[in-house]
Amino acid sequence: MPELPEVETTRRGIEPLVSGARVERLVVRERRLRWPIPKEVERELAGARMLGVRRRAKYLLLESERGTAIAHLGMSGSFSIVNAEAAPDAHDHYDVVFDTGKALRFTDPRKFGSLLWGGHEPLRHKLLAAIGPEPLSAEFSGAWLKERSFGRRQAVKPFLMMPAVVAGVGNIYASEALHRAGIHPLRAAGRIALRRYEALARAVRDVLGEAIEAGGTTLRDFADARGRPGYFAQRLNVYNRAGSACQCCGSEIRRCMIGQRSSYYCLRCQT
DNA sequence: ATGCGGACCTGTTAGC
DNA sequence: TGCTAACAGGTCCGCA
Repeated sequence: MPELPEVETTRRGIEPLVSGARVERLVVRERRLRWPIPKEVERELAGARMLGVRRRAKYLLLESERGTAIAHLGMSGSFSIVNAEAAPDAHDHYDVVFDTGKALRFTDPRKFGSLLWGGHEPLRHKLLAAIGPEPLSAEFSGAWLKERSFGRRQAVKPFLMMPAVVAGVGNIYASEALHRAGIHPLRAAGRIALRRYEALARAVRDVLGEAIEAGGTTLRDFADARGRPGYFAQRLNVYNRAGSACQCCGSEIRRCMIGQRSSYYCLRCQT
């Protein structure tokens, strides 16, 4: 479900609730997410004051005075703000209950999400340590992509979706950025000129920035912390649009599978 | 080192 | 209408 813009939208939604609140307790109903939720998270968060919510790649960092909990939404996860006493549904796996009477509730039918303890240096956590630059930071550039792609035969689309290459680019925005940059998703990553990578870096930054402004993309069920959908779906140029006409040239948008992921592109615009 | 497929899990939809 | 298969926004891990 969520890529970087959806995670950022979630972060912005939950930050006002979380920031400055004191945790009463963490209620875990289903410990077995992608990894079992460590007992440490309950122990450390209970009674702690929350400092804020940050984001790194698609991870949400729930910072408390005692350390940071690292949350990931997986494919189908979402956070919502509820009254602490509201009855949970089948897939509501944990609540962070605050002394304000509100709770941060995590819902995730597929259980690919996770909640881990990152201590006082969460960015050193194994899952975060090797992640590449944030796409909206100055560190991320065409030169960086060119450097990382040297000698690679892998198709550029899965290359662009590797966390070590750039943080937070998932299946939707990889297709969208490649279309904007005019690059065919199957082109070998190591055979793309610097100029074209510069266009791609710009496209990634632009499309993610615009999607954040629109509150993310809701294809079926993404909702922010208040239950509102994102409005970027209507501005997607290729994703989920196989068979329709390309907005740029009018030719038919194609779909193919690359590494078991649906990929969308325009034969005419992307080479 | 690179790159691929499998794994995790449930829900929805397309097709017969 | 009902069953089945395919597919879904992620990404880590093990293996070749």
